[in-house]
Amino acid sequence: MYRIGLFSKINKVTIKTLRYYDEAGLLKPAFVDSENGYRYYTSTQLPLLHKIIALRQIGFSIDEITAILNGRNTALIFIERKRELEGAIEESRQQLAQITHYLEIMKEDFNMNYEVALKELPEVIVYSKRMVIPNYDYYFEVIPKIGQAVTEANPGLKCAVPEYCFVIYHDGEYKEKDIDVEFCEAVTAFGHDTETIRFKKMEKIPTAACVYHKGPYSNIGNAYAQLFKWIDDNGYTPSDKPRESYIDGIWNKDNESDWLTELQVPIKKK
Amino acid sequence: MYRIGLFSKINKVTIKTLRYYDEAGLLKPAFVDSENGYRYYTSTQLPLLHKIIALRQIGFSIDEITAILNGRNTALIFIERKRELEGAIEESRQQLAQITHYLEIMKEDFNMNYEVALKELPEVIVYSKRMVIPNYDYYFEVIPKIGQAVTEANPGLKCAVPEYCFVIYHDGEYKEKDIDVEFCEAVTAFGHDTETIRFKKMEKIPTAACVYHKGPYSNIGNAYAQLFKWIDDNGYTPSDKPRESYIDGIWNKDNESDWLTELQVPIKKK
DNA sequence: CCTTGACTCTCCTGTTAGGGGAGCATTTAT
DNA sequence: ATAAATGCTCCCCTAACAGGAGAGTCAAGG
Repeated sequence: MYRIGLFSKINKVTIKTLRYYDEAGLLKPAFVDSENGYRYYTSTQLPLLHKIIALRQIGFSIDEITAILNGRNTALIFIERKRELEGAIEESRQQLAQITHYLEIMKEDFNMNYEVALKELPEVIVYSKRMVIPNYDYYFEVIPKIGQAVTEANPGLKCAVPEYCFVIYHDGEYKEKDIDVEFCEAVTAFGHDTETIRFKKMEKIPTAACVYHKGPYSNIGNAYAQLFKWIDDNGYTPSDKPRESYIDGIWNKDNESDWLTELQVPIKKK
Repeated sequence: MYRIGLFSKINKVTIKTLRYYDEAGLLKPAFVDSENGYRYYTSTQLPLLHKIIALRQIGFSIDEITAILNGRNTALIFIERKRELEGAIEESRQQLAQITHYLEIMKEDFNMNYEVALKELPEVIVYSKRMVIPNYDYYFEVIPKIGQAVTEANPGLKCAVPEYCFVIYHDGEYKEKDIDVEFCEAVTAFGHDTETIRFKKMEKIPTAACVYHKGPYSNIGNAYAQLFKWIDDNGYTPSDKPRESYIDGIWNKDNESDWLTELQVPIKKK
């Protein structure tokens, strides 16, 4: 019969842990003195404690260990823990890739301008107009007209909340003129198509790498560059055309430096 | 100005999280209505929230993110997180190796008899006697005599608490007769050597793979076999002679099946 | 026999990053 | 005007213990 302090020393477990295991019903003392409440353990409990420690080292939870000790679906629990571990390793590896990426970036440029976050882009109904525009400036002249035309053809049409207004670049490469873009605005329901404006459903995109770009559009290329570098550094590859979502711009902010745009690139693992 | 619900939808964060970040001082709303307590956020806070999300995806804690956002030793935090991740991956990999090992064992023999736990064996003072014995039975005849001899030469000598009494097998291989063993008993302080019994300090062993063996010594070979298989399966290799620590035996338990022995094999990574 | 120090007990609080829900106030839509 | 949606604060919950307070218990020394 060992008292708790000695028993804890034998297997290098803290007294707190033993009391916790008692309370959790995982390892009850062989005998408890009803006078003073002292816990007494026997040497025959050493292998049991040892087994618990071994299972804890593999990362099982107390509940799982309880089940295993009772011999209930041990194999299942092991297999699930295996999957869990494989997932955890994968996640850690991805985080490691990101850290490495940022450390590399920080070497050149100490302030980190662009932080990439992964998001899911939900399925959404949009009206869209695809066109080839001569240059970027032309772009914001034409957008209000689209909105006007579509509300004329569909009185009572409502934009989605939160607002989601974006363009898709259909050119595979960067161009400065004659750009093939598709303007999209998310709405709550289908409406009537016009000659050039079409309603359609955009499929959900499971994973997109996103950054925010603050300021005028002139140096948005840098944001794209960093985003694509991130995608490559982290073992992904673009799976669809990038989207550029407009949050703040000339329509609501006078100061160019307040403009806000989100770049969204659908990705999949390489 | 977005209210909390809308702001939460834009970046796929829960309202609870936003309120928590407010309380934690990580992301205070741009404006709080003092009448009703409503939180209002602006679009200029979107990049900040985005940044927080990105950092959370890398696994930083709230405190770390606060420090990073304030620009305090960002690089250090990143480097530390990197080390942390490398450690976590290593740990997961070891756990995975153990799981795989046990799943393999379980295929053959459903009940897992031996669970291996890693322990540190602390530095300890022992008196020891090395000898070649003809067979195992002889062994427990000779041990009491050793104890007798040493207490005669050292009255007042105290055994360590918890008791630690073990033998070291000096033969590199398994033998049934003429075994070269060293008997050791941990004590609290150095004493006087006798002709055949010597006091010495055993160095600390950083990592030992340990199993408990319950029952008579006749089938202890199986425990050794499984232990050495575990060591190999998990990418370790023995770094010193194995120890066999006696907890319960003929001296205190009549029933052979109550005997308890711990096998300790010092190991290092392969 | 008394004291002292080592042990042990229970009970409470704290840890992370929020989740769940109650009860109430406010805003928005019909 | 009323109902639904949204917002607020406050409280309790998580896993596996750690730390500490305050009180009782035990063995050894004087």
